[in-house]
Amino acid sequence: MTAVARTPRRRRAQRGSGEQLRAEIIAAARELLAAAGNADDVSIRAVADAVGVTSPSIYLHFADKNELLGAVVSEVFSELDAAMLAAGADADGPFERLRAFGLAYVVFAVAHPEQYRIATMDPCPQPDVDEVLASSAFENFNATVVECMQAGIFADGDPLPITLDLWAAAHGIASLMIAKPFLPWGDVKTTADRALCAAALGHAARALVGDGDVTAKQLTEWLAEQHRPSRSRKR
Amino acid sequence: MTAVARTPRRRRAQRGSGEQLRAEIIAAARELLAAAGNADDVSIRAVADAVGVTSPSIYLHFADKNELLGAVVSEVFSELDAAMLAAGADADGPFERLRAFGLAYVVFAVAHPEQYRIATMDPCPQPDVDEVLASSAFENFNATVVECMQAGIFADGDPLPITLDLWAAAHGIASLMIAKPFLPWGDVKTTADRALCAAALGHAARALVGDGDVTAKQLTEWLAEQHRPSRSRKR
DNA sequence: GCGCTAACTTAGCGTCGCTAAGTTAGCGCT
DNA sequence: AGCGCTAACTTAGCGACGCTAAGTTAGCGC
Repeated sequence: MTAVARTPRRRRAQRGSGEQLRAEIIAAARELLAAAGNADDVSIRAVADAVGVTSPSIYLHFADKNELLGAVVSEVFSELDAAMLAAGADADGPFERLRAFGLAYVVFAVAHPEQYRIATMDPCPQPDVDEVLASSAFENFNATVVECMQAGIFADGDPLPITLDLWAAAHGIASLMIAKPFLPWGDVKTTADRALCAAALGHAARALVGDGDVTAKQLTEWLAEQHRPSRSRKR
Repeated sequence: MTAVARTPRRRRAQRGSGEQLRAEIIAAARELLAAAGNADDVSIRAVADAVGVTSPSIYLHFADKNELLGAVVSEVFSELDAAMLAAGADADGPFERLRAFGLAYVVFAVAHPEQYRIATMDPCPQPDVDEVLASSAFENFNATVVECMQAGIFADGDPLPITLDLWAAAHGIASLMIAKPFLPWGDVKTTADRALCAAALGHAARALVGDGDVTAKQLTEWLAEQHRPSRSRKR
């Protein structure tokens, strides 16, 4: 069926350069995964065939299929950091940069749906996938959250909860868009921006409601307060 | 290894009651999935053994493994609606109910991690899973968003984007908590509530910033405005 | 030219999802 | 009473999978 043109049989690598095969395997697996759009449909045998080698040779470089997929996915996601930084480069202030980062994150995820699924939704992803996610998404978000705190946009305190929350907001939108594409999402960027803005604005507004822990009642009362006509709403 | 005590061999069902086996299969699969915590580790053969029947008998009631898993998951998630309604029953107003719904959603998801993974993160879940999600999570959220609009908490308009966003916020937290449990989430309820509040408050605050489409600049300016000391911050 | 070992291959085990082709047993009908 | 019909299964097995043990080949160093 999937009559992938079997590569004619690879020449044995030179004596010192066994690592070369590793790179070829990852490249082939990456292509097959992108084509199949489903990790289960990428078999070790098919990857081996594509490289022009027999399947046990894969195991000279990867402990198991998960490790191979992990390597593929973390290679793909190594580009996420650059994409986020580029998107946030000319942002006007930390709040805007937060939005730009989030937007870039969602756009990247939607552009690599199956890879994103593996990276964030699989039961047993490889540690290096988590590392690459942490060093791109998490660190970029976190640094900017800190800046927002310094700028007084967020209340001072531990940036971690806000960072995790913003990441979760971006992830939630990206993840649902990928898994449930039939829902009426509308334009990806518009929807993502709305959600991310709401999350960020929510944290910012929280700082206005009260210091420290804010109870549910306080939030509701603050909202009611804001809606009294005595207050000037727009400048 | 997984020497599951093979059920001694089920008695053939009575002539008219072939549907009985279907229920037994779902029940067995549900147990095995809960025990394994991983859909791949639940084999059709194991389910058949647990029921006391041979594996082809499964296919008399389910087209394939996906359909069986779909039936299991939608059975589990049929309880989500009740859980959400119960949590929101004695909420003080629509905004509080929104929080209660979201919290119940996240708690339910975290309590059934693998089932939630299948329902929301698998590449090809069954349509009935989506139906049960839509009729519990989506409809409950949406109805309450409409109430919030009527109460003036959210700006009037199409509730759909806000509903989707709140669902995404809840999903993002639940999903990341399940997939990356090693992150410093802290208490599930506290974290979920913070994220959900931020999302809801964000949408509510957006109504304060301006009508209709709000630009990034307006948001930033509004935030700056709010921080001017001339304004009384707390009541 | 010969040993050593890196870089592979051959052969195959056990398991999986799934199917084609049976077999068994109870109800309805004469 | 017995017989056909078909619902409710089973037996046997195909092709593909992940993965492994035990080979084989080829180039570098001496």
